[in-house]
Amino acid sequence: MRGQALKGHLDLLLLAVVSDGPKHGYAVIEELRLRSVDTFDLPEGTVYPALHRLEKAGYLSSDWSEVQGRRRRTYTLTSRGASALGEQRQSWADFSAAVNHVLNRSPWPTTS
Amino acid sequence: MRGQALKGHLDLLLLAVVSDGPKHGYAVIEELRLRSVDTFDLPEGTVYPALHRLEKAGYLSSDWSEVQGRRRRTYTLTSRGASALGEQRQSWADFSAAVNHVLNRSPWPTTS
DNA sequence: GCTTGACACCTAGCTTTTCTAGGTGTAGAT
DNA sequence: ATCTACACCTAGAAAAGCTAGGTGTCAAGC
Repeated sequence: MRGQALKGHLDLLLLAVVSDGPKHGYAVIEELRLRSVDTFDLPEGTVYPALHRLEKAGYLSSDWSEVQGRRRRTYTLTSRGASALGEQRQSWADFSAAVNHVLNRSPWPTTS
Repeated sequence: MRGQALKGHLDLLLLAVVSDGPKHGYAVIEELRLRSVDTFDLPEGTVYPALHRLEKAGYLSSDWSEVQGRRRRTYTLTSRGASALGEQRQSWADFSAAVNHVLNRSPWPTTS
């Protein structure tokens, strides 16, 4: 049971999921679990505050609605959020490439 | 530049570098910078405490020596460290695959 | 002689992120 | 009635990494 090492990359994941269409928090958690094949099964206490943080940062906006007696807060990616997502995708690509270089002992860019 | 998102993956990087042969702290920092092509240019305040932590955890052992008037603490991977490295390599593989699945909208393992 | 920069180590405390551990409430099934 | 899934929330703990200092050696340049 392990999945608590997403440190620093949570924002990227959340923005990516919401970028495919507005979603409410609970749905974001489900989608993340589905797409990662259970690797990312995040507690609500992780996701809700993170969504609040992203909204505060201007990357997401939210609207309340009521569906079958349950209130939902649905998040939508803003344009600022879209550009942040682009940057963070690039950061992830750079970061993961660098880790792989370290693990594979090759300090050169993979030209392949 | 920027590359401060190695959160949670620092141990893996340090163990990997030391696994190629005993190294002292300063050399670890240099090696990491070289292999990552400057992506990981870590401050001493990050690396030294992390090495201490890894030694305390039994993953590294250290010996003091003196080279040209300068004292060095040289770290060696222990057998426990070697197995931890193996596990963390696997964790990294799983983690990065999961992130890529989320980013690429495919919840299935990349068979290609 | 003095200063600067690379080498080589260290720690205290700040900040941020993530998780734990609770809480509220609705709807539907047993 | 109770349980599970749905759907939201927050306070506080824990941990990681960074900032910003500190000590000391050696070699080069002024």
